[in-house]
Amino acid sequence: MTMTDQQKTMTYVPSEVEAKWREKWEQDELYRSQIDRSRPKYYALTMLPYTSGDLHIGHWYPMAPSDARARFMRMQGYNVMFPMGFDAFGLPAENAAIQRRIHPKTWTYANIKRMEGQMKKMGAMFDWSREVISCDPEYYKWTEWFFLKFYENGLAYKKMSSVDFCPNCNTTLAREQVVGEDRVCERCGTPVIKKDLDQWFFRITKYAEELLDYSKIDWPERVRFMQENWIGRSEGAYVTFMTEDEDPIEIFTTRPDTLWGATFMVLAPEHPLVQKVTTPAQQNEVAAYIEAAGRKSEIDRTAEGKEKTGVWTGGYAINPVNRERIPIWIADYVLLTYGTGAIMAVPAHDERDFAFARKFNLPIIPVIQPEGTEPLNGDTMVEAWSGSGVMVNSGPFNGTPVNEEKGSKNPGVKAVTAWLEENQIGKLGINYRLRDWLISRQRYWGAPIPIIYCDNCGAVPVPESDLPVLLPDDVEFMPTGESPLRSHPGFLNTTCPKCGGPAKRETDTMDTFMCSSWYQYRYLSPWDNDEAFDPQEAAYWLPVDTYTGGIEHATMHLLYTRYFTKAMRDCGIFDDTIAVMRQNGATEAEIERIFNEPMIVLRNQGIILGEPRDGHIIVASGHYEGHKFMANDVAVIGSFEDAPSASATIVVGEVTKRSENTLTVETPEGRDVIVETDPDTTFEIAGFGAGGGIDQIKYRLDVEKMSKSKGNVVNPDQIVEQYGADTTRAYMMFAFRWEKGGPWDSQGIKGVVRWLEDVWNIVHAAPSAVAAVEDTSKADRDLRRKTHQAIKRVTDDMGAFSFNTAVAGLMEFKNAIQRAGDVSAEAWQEAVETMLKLMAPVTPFIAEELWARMGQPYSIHHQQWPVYDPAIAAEDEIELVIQVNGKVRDRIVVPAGVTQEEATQYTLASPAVQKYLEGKQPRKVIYIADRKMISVVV
RNA sequence: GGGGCAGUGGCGAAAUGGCAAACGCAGCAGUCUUAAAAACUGCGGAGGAAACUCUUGUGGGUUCGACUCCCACCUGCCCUACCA
Repeated sequence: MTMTDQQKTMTYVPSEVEAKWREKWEQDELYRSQIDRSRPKYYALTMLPYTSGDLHIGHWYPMAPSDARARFMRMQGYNVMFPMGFDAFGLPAENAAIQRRIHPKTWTYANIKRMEGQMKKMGAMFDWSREVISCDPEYYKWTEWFFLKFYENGLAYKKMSSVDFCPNCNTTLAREQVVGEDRVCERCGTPVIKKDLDQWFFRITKYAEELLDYSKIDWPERVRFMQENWIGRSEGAYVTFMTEDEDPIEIFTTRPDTLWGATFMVLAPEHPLVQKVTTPAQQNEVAAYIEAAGRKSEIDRTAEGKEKTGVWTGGYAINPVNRERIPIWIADYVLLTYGTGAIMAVPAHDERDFAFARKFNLPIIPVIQPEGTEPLNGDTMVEAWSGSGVMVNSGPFNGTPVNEEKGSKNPGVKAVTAWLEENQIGKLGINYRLRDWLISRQRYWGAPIPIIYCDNCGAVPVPESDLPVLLPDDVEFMPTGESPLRSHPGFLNTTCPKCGGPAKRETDTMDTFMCSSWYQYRYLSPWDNDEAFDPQEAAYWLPVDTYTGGIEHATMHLLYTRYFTKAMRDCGIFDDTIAVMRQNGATEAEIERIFNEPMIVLRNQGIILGEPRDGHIIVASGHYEGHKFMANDVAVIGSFEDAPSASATIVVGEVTKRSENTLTVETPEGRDVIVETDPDTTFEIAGFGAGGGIDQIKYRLDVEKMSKSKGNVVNPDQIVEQYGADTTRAYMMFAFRWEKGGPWDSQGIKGVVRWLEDVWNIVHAAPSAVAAVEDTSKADRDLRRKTHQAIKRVTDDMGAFSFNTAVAGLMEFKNAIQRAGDVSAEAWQEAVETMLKLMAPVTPFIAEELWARMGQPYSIHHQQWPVYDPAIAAEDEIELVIQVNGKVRDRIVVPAGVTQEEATQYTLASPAVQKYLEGKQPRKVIYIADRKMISVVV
């Protein structure tokens, strides 16, 4: 071996180490996960990515730490399954097809290939034999099959309704895919419009109550709150009012205790009874209002600032509790989609009704009297009273107290509801804000809805044996954005499975959230063409033990997948799995765990934001043409101190934006100037000489989400090339609180680089570092103590998803080994071996390499996780912190395990304590052994 | 309007009611070098010559002791919103 070769092996070259082990692990199928009933299983899952093309560092952020934790569980003795796949249907593929004339399939599979390559570099223990791709016919066959099962069980239905439509994506959207105050499309940001369309829905509302039960899962409170908020349960009563023509109008109210104060009713303009109650005299006005309301977009409505509008129908209803005759109005503040689309209006106790009543001069009758104030007066009130009090003007209920609680916890609500039921006027009722899940999409690139329309038989499901309904490849993408399925005769025309007559296929495809609602089950047996998943695999692996991913899907994917699992249960889809579990002797509790909730533990990571930086400060000379400045010369300077003063021919400022030939410059006074350059403009940029151009000018970056258009995307390929995958993984875990995320810092990664270099050097330096002195027992004990303290710390932190402190613990342990002094070979060996094992989940490549270099048997990833021994970790002397009146006044070193009496003696002997005692006797001494702390109270 | 989360050095952060700032980044000083980078060593919240004092968004409270628990407020972020 030449000197240079030897030097080379002594230097840490991540790319060499990583390529070598990546290949070997793949060859040895190190990460194949197979059923092994002798070991406890662990199903770790992280959200599958959409096939957007390039992985950015944001994809690594959930995956790499999740992988480290999966590896950690594996070393702890679990049989771990950690699969990966692709959410491959969706609009961007179709848009690419339209814009670039590439088939969505070509685009998608090319992206998958690139992303697989990137993911393999990460060193994750993904079991690629279980990979799923949702646009594979082998996959979407089963997506279609689930639709059929749900249809058979009454969980899928078609309904004409007013739905949200994105004019840019050319498709309908589920309600949760419409976001923000201005109601824009979740994907593209275009304001949605309303369309009346015949669409397919999944009956998620059937599960509203069950979805509110989180008792069997350990999910972040934040997700729970968001879902609860979204489901929007409210308890109250349904009450039936009669029109003068004896037509019932059912209303929902959370305040039945205010029924006696109902002075009018309001129907949504689209309410079916509006025509009937409208009198001929009011006909024109009502028709005009309905027409105007229908024309108004959601944005217009909000833009009007909640100013109440409405018209009287001319009709009356009878208040069932007091036989009062009250007018019926229509107004768009009552929504057809919530409750029953009709309300009783109690202006005295509801803000909205109050505003409406004042505007249209309707009577206001108080029926709740707040305690300790003047009696409310409907004519002089300035706002509705929604607080507590005592019922008045309420017939038999006068004097009943009303508090601020909701539903049956409120004595007034409870009493009136019971009375309504007794008298058959109304009934206890629960209303949800949750709507059924709209799954129809007017797009090509999605799983077809397996329904055939026949003139004789109506909507007929495609027989299971005919699945999958395949997407035709030979399609033409219109620039209009209309789905090509509508004009594809081969796809469209078919025969009715029932009567054999000519029939047409459904051309809508399914929401891609449908594909991702059940992918965790397909991972169980993606090779299985006879069933959605293999019951043998399911019986062993289910449920998902930990799920990691972003919180942005709280009310979408994470709600849908919970619904899906419950619906699957009720369709009997887990029956075979349950039978297998029974055969294998599973307990009923274990069996129940698999089908009520898909994922037991959920943890969300934060978002990695772009790295901020200042823009170049430049001096441009030239001349103004209008508001633009035409530059002859642009010079980058160090700071404003070196700048000449601005004039008609000179602009000074920081560059905030850059385009092909213009710079936006912010002057020290905060004014923006557009500086235009041309090919003759000269640039003076330090380090670029005469070759500099506008591309070398740096513009300011604020802390923002990474996006291509902002130019602040961190490419993991570059980071890996520069530092290696291990360093990148460790940095992702170390730099932020995982659940919080934060702006990328390209400097900070150096700390991880130094750490791994130190580790590398420790292993290679081992022989010479060992004992030159006779007695190493003290140093040995110290090092062994540190070793076991590190085991505890890293184990606890990895278990708790506290990745940053786990890595900090590893770094601290490395520092301890470096400072260990003269120790025995045994103690050194134990420390270094332990360190590598503890590092293996975080930095799998370097750990494997150094493990091999230490002469240990392949593979470190098959090793048992080190076991913590509290006896070895215990200190033998401690530094006792002494407080006097809660302030630290002294620290003394005492033997570990001193009694309170001894500690008190040492403490009172301390000169510092003497000083603060001022000769007085302590009133009280508190000794906390665990905390190495003693507190003297004077 | 309703609900939730967060606020700690220049920066990322750490701290079962018990030594605030572990572990890092940046910085400063030194060693090495012709020099720089790298590496190594040391310093490292603020004030003060020092003893010491002050410091976890602000103000109160509970406690021997509060970043941590309770109340009010300020700021930022997220969800939701004529939801009856």
